[in-house]
Amino acid sequence: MKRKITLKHIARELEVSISTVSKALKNSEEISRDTKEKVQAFAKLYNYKPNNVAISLKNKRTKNIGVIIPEIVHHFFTTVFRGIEQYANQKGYNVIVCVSDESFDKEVINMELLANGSVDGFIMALSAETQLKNDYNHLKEVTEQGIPLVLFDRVADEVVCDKVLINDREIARQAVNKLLDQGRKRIALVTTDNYLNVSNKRARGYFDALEDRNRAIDENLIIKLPYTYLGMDKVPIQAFFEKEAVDAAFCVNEMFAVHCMRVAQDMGLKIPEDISFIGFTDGILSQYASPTLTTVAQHGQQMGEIAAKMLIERVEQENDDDEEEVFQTKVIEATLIERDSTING
Amino acid sequence: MKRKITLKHIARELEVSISTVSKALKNSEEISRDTKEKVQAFAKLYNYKPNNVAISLKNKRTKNIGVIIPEIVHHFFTTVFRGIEQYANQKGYNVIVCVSDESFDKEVINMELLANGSVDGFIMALSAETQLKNDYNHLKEVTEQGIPLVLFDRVADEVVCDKVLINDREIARQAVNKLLDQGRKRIALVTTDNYLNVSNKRARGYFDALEDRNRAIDENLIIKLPYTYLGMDKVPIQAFFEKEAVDAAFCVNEMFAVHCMRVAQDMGLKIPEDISFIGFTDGILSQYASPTLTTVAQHGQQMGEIAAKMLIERVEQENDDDEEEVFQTKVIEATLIERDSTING
DNA sequence: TTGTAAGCGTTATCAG
DNA sequence: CTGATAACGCTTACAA
Repeated sequence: MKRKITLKHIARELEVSISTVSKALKNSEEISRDTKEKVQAFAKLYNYKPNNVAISLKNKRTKNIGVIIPEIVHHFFTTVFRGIEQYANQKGYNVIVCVSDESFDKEVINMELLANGSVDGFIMALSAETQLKNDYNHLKEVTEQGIPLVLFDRVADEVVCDKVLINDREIARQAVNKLLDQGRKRIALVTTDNYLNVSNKRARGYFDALEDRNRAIDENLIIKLPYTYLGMDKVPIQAFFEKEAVDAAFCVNEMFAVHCMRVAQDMGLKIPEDISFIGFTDGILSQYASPTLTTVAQHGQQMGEIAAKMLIERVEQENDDDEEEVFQTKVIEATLIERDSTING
Repeated sequence: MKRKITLKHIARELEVSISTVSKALKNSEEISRDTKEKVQAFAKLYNYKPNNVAISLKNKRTKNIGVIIPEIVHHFFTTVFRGIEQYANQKGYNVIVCVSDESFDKEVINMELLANGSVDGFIMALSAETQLKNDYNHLKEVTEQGIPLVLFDRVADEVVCDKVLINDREIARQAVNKLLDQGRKRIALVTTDNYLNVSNKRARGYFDALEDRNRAIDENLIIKLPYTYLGMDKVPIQAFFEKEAVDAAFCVNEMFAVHCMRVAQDMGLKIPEDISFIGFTDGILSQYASPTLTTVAQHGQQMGEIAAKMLIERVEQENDDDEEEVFQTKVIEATLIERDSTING
């Protein structure tokens, strides 16, 4: 087992000083060709690589970025993660991921852990519980320490930092308008139980679209499903569809949409003729569902890239301390992908 | 902006030595009650937290584990990651994730980067390209340096380290046997283009099952699809189903299975009456497909937990250097989850 | 009870 | 051209 070699070992072996070795490896002009060659040869032979931890300590830069997300077995978040990871890697950064599991406490703990020098900055989407509690002190503490933070998707106005979003409300409005254009009269809103920030925005877009046409909002057309999708009971949805004579449904995520499509099919309804569906999150489900689902693509990867770019720029800009910082909020345009669950045109 | 505070600051402020502060914060018996209280109060007030990097350097332990996986937007891998992350977190470790993107080079680069002191050990699944090249020098270098490594799912016999697997071959055999029990005569094997290690094992299980009954293996019943699922052409599959009069299909992943089911349905075949399907990977697709897909659950989360446990135990065991190490391979029993794409019973 | 000093591995400054 | 020294932040013998 050839243990990791350090500058000290090389210096001892070659009978030169540590600083000479350090400089020689950096090809410094100060060092003679002879010594440099000798040192470099030795270093290569023993596969010397500088210790990242020591360098981090010296530079007060870890080249790590911390990503805290509510859930990892989740198409949208992994997609964003992919964007972050790719961009960060290419810039020489590594990514430490923590999963908050939608829990406020875990979010706080993870954040504090990483804030103690392990990362140069954070990219995160707030947990549901955090949004519910409306408590952002852990974020404030971090930013006050001068650690850059970028929030994406699940953000909070109360937190002063860079943000990356999609135009949830506007795209929802467009989606619902599309349904209205096609002559749908009884458009259901299928949303989550306790309003998440994003579901909320999507719901607003739904209202906007109705208002655009001076349509009254019918509370009976709104159904709230538990956020935990699995083993969802079909009965209440079926009852809802029947009672309200629903002819289209706008769903705040793809699970809900696919599940509802199934219910509709079981009822003997034809999609999209009798009832149309639009979902959110362009994941595999949307692509493989039958019929394929018309859905809103959130461009997660792009979102991740932008978040990483914003963060790394912050991290690398010499933080001239008291200079007043200006934070940005970037809005990415979502795209409606039309498939077979709506009438094309 | 209240910058991060260090022992030195506290010491200066309280006019004691750094070591006194250090000890006081650790509640050392050596220090007087008075001093301890004073120091602890001050530390709490200014929210002192020891710098992880400095501690890592001192202890030669980072409390980070490196996870390298081929792909992150992937149900199985995220599931494993979840297990790793949960176990690791609970043991006070953080997880650095790198995505190899199925590329040998990226795998090597990422590994070398992290091996320079950033992590205490690795958990990984080999990239497709690595398995194809059969080049495992990067892994060997790491283990030779005494850095623990645990491989999961996509492993290689050539690498000497701990491993976590599922019984791919055996469960595949069972699955195919199930189809045979139901009287299926023309069972297709739907597999990947260039054999991945795991696809290979699953294919062997398929062969085993046929041999169990002294059935000849019909090469015409094997179809290889490109590993990149999207936009897959339906025509060749349809032609295959027709020409070979397939009455059941064993697919090495859920995408293939769902896609093939769609093709069969478009052909007017009834599932499971006319043709049955079994897939691998129990993801959302399997659950939401219609009909729901009978599939092999790989218990990714459990796999991740076990991998993390094995790794952390290695990391924490005092590595009495030359003591011969014995490596383990844990095999997790996969489970066949019966749904509507096969006949129940 | 408190403080000094060495060390973890590296880099940068300055002296020789 | 080379080397000693200090520093990054912390811990821990060992001295005082």
